[in-house]
Amino acid sequence: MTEKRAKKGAVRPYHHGDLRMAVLREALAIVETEGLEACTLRDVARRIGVSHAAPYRHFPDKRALVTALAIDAMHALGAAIETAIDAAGHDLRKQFLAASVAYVRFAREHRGRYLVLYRDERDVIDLASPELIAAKERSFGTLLRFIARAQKAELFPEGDPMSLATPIWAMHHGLASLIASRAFPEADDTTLDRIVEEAHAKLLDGLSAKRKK
Amino acid sequence: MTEKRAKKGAVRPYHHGDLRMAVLREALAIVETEGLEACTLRDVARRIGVSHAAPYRHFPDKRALVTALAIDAMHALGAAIETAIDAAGHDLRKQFLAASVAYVRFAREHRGRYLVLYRDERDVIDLASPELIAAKERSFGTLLRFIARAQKAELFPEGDPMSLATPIWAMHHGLASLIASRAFPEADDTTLDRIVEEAHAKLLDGLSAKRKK
DNA sequence: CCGCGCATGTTGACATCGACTACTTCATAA
DNA sequence: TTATGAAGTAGTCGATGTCAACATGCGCGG
Repeated sequence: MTEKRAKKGAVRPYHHGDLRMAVLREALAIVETEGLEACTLRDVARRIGVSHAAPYRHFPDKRALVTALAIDAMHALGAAIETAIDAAGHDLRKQFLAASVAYVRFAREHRGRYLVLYRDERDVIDLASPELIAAKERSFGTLLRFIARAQKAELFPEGDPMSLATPIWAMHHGLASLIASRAFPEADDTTLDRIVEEAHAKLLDGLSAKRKK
Repeated sequence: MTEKRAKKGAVRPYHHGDLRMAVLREALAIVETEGLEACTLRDVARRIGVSHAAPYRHFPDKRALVTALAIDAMHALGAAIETAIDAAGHDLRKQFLAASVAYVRFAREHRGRYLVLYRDERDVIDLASPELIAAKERSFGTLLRFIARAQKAELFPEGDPMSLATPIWAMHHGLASLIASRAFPEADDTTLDRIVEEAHAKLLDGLSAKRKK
């Protein structure tokens, strides 16, 4: 009867069973609600109900935990975008817009995780982590594949995909970052979606372009 | 004989003279060389040669110091952009490109300060600081004034300036952020300038546009 | 010219954090 | 059955942000 959690007795067993996952889950919750600064190894351990040193059996140091959070966030962001694209039908323009909205919406709805993604001080996150690099490349691959399709369909011009990927990535990260920075404090979700759509149109057609439609 | 620094004796006087400026200067140096995480009140005090509590006479807490750094950084960034515009002659397109390059170059050459600018966790920086808000609005005003001129000259279409300002701001912050994140690790300064110019062209003419020139 | 008030610095303390070490518990495999 | 090592605990260390109590000396009113 050494269950992870005896229903009645609630006697915590000496071993947690899956402390690694518990730490990740709890840390994620803190990051989402109070931000990365408030996410403390000791507090995570406290909330789970283990000793303050227990997490060290699963993460060599705090950077490793933050890195794991970033990897998870990157996967989640990539998945959100792919889901949005898949749900947008066959029209490339609609797919592109859906991806735009999904990207920024992720940053809005998962502010804490998004901010972790772009924390690149070496003291805080292990930028050299192979898993993190792989996660980033995986998401970047989604963008590159879209660009290839758009070039084939003549939505985008031929040429080095990177010279398209860079402004696309920059614009969306910029938008997400501005919104996460509360640069539009008064805006509700609908307004923010409209802002994204406007910016998306400018990106596609250029600042100089006249209104369409 | 209570000079700030007697040349021979080197007996530090009890009062520093301008500790506030010294703290700001030293903190800035640390932020630029080792990043914000490494910037510790105690270390700043140590380097200046005052006690660890002395800075508290000039900054109520660490947030206030970080906020002051952000205000300074915002002014410096705004000044760099205005200087670049002024030096670019009368051609609006050239002015716009010069501002683009100057923005991103600032982020590259003052990585630490730039990252402080966009640190918007409440535990770290006082986003409500009137001076910070004023500094931001001042720089944003530069952008809005440029947009007004560009609209008058029919470089940009008429309409709500914000729907132009948002993508411009987002694109540049995104570019700067990507570069500061070392997303282009191998690139030298010339390459980075070219990346910015390409992205700038895409922003102006649209992703869909064919090559010009 | 003097003395005193108050801004400025100092010392010492406290709570908290990340990290390490030595010890304990217990699941598993020989 | 047992012993081996992974997982968890307790205690400690140095560093940090912050505060309170105390020291210093600049500059102003007399």
